[in-house]
Amino acid sequence: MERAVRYSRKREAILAEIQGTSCHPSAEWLYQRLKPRHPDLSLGTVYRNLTFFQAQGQIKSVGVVQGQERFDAVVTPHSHFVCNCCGSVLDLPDFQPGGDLDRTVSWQYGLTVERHELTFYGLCSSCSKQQNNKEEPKL
Amino acid sequence: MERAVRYSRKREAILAEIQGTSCHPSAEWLYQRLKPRHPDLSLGTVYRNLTFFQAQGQIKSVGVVQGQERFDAVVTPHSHFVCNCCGSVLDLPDFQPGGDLDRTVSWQYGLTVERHELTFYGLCSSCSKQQNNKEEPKL
DNA sequence: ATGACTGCAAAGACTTTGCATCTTT
DNA sequence: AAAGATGCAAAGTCTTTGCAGTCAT
Repeated sequence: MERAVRYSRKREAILAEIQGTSCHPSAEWLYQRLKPRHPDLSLGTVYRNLTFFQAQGQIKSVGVVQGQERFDAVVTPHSHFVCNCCGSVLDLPDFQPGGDLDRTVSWQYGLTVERHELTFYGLCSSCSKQQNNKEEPKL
Repeated sequence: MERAVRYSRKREAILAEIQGTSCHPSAEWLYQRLKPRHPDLSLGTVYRNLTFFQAQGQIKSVGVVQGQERFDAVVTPHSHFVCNCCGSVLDLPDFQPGGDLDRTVSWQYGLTVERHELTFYGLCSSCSKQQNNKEEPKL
């Protein structure tokens, strides 16, 4: 039997928060952001709903940046840029490798390719400017 | 003053182990693999040397797969495939996106791009065959 | 002898989970 | 009332780190 899904005010708020930002938030970021308006929110609930939204295909993971998993409500294919210094994640909508790349790789290597991720790493413009300052970028 | 680097039997063994496998090992994998021949090896030493090798440019991180960071001794640009089921990581030497992609992105977005990663996700051939069995792939 | 490297264990950071309670239907 | 969703806190996993002892130079 299929498990029923019920409405929840917090679930709705969490999803809205992800969809309303372009910062590719982490669980902790969402928790801090929602806490003021949902004082009894728990971090566990954020994690549980992130897992839920992924299973539903409403969000996807962008990967782990500086120890924290980051999420994206834009589920259409696009590339990302990750700043090695401040950890910010940006969308790069124009840099999808062309064509049926997944299919080609599947065929050539005998794999079942479902998707791919193209991610650029470096310094964002803000960190580039301050580069001669204190902080060394994490490798 | 530049910090001196000294020889260490264990460091040598750890690097050799990474270079001698194509499995893109994790710290734990290396530890388990080296333990028999280095019974007093400590996991902390593995982690410290992985950080050291990265700083030296002798290895690079392939990213976090199923909660564990994975490393690669092949530091020339190439793509990877990650199995969502068993977590294995494969090299795909033939699928580097063409040309000066990093430079183009740098220029177009005003970022300092250092490198990029192209990673495919799906099921490896082994897991594809057993797909109708017990285990569901982790999303 | 100096200082780099290590083992060990504790601590840290992030995430998951068990259980009682609250909510939705 | 039934069962999903949550809060809370404990536990789990992976990684980092402090310190005393060891080893390379």
